[in-house]
Amino acid sequence: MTLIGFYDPFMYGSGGKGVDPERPVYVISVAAEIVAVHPRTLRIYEEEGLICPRRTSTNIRLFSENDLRRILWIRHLTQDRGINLAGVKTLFELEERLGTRILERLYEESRNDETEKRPAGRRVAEGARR
Amino acid sequence: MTLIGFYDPFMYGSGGKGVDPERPVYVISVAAEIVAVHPRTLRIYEEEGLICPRRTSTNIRLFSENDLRRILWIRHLTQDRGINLAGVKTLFELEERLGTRILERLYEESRNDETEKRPAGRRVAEGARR
DNA sequence: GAACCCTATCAACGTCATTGTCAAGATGCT
DNA sequence: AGCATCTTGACAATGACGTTGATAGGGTTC
Repeated sequence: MTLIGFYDPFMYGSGGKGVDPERPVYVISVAAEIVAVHPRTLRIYEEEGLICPRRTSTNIRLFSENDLRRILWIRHLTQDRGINLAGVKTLFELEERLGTRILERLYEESRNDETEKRPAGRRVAEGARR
Repeated sequence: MTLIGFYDPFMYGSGGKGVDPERPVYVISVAAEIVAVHPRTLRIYEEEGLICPRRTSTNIRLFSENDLRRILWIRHLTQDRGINLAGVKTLFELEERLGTRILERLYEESRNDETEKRPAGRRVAEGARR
């Protein structure tokens, strides 16, 4: 289930230690499994312009660690905060315009709210699990 | 249809010229008509914590000019940008936290996009008009 | 007393988010 | 070659969301 060849051993230890978080590594099935989301969902995120995974010369998506991080942000904003994709996109744009790490501030807030009161009363679709 | 008494003549010209934008003036039916929204919608906005109109001693909502301005912001973000109420709430919170006029920047952007490309692909409910 | 406000509830209607499938074709690995 | 996975595109099911609308019972304003 892995298309093992995509796991490039040279990725590790080539720079002495660290792994380049921008390096495109994960095929969509792997990425989807890591972030616990359906591959279809990741394709939608890309259609909406929320993520932009690189492609191989043969047009296959490859996700980097930063891509995964971004996906997890999307999941947090949509699932935990009930924000829809248009709102997420706006927040991303805003963060880029301002050059500030807005999102982290939001995350800290929601971490501090351990009293677990609903963020905006209503929630976004978290059904559709079958 | 007006509950005319709520229109306080003393509001005008009491300070020499300007009208206090914070002064609670409009009853919900009037406010709703001004911003072209159903009263039910305004009550929902209040339930969601997006607006906070003052109340008379007898518990009747009174909206100020600033309240109306805020409502128009909500309408812009939801109708033109497709952001849901949770997203709007987050943006408001963020603006308050940062002390910056984020929203105006967004509005300028959308004004500059005269090419009329859809903000996030999909749109929020703009149906339900009957 | 007529017209409006309050809260609360129920509902219709269309859109949104997510998951899922199916098709037909290209790619990667063994 | 053959199998698994990828690609795009379409279609659908499910539940939640946004908005408008109606109704009921009770208070407020004039």
